Amino acid sequence: METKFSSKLSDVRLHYKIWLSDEKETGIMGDGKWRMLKLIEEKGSMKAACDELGYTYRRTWGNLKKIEKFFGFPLLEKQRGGSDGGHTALTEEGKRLVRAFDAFHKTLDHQIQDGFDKFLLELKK
Amino acid sequence: METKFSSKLSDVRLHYKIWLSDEKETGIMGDGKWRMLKLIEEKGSMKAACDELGYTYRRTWGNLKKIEKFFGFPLLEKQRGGSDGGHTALTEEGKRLVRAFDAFHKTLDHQIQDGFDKFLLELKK
DNA sequence: TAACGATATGTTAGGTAATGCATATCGCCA
DNA sequence: TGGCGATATGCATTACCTAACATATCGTTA
Repeated sequence: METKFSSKLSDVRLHYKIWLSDEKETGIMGDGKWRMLKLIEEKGSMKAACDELGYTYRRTWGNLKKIEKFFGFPLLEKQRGGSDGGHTALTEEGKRLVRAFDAFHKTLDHQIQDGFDKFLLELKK
Repeated sequence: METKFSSKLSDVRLHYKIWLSDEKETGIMGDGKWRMLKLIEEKGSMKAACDELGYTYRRTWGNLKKIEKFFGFPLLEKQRGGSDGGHTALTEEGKRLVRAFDAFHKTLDHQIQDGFDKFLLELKK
């Protein structure tokens, strides 16, 4: 059936974000840092990852420091100097965190898409 | 099993947000406006709803105007003057939108909680 | 018709976050 | 041993979002 919503909903998009906080509601890690960690793992370089995501190095550096401060142990193994100037890799814990977030997102992506489809259908009927 | 994460995760909380945008990624409506519309429906007053949620009237007024601008038809029926100073109700479309969001959230709340539980388990094992 | 309370809307100040700039350090390699 | 490229970090500036302030308008009721 046609409703007033019908014509408007064709290019409406859904977005979502999940993030972890501590008990004081201070953000620890969300989608942005998750993507950043993933890309650092892939590229082996913080700078390369920043360039690709369009974040400034300065900002990213501060953000990642916050996560490590919360957890109290390093998620990154950073190396300065060398022929390539330096590189950054994930520690075992860093990789574990990224993988857990990956799995979470993978499931959620489907569920949210389903929910969104139903939402649109509901408005159109 | 114990991992480095175990002790840190006891008071980690998960938050999430969903929102709609147009094709230019301009936000249309998210959880904040959804809650506001719900409360306006319940209270019959924009001011009362703002007071309860702790938002300023000014901000809310601007936000709701944006949604209506996008959809191109009113979600609110506003009345100025009268013994009570005025009141605000939802149109049929407003109610429909709120109900669809309600249903979406209800399903999602459970799914996200499930996903989060698995996420924590994954980090601890 | 004066008062009241809610809606309507412009304007401005203030606080937080992102950006940009600057500089220091590090360790391989030519 | 000097240069290069990436990590490390302080600091000033900007940009944006929100709060706060200030009125104006409206229609019923006393």
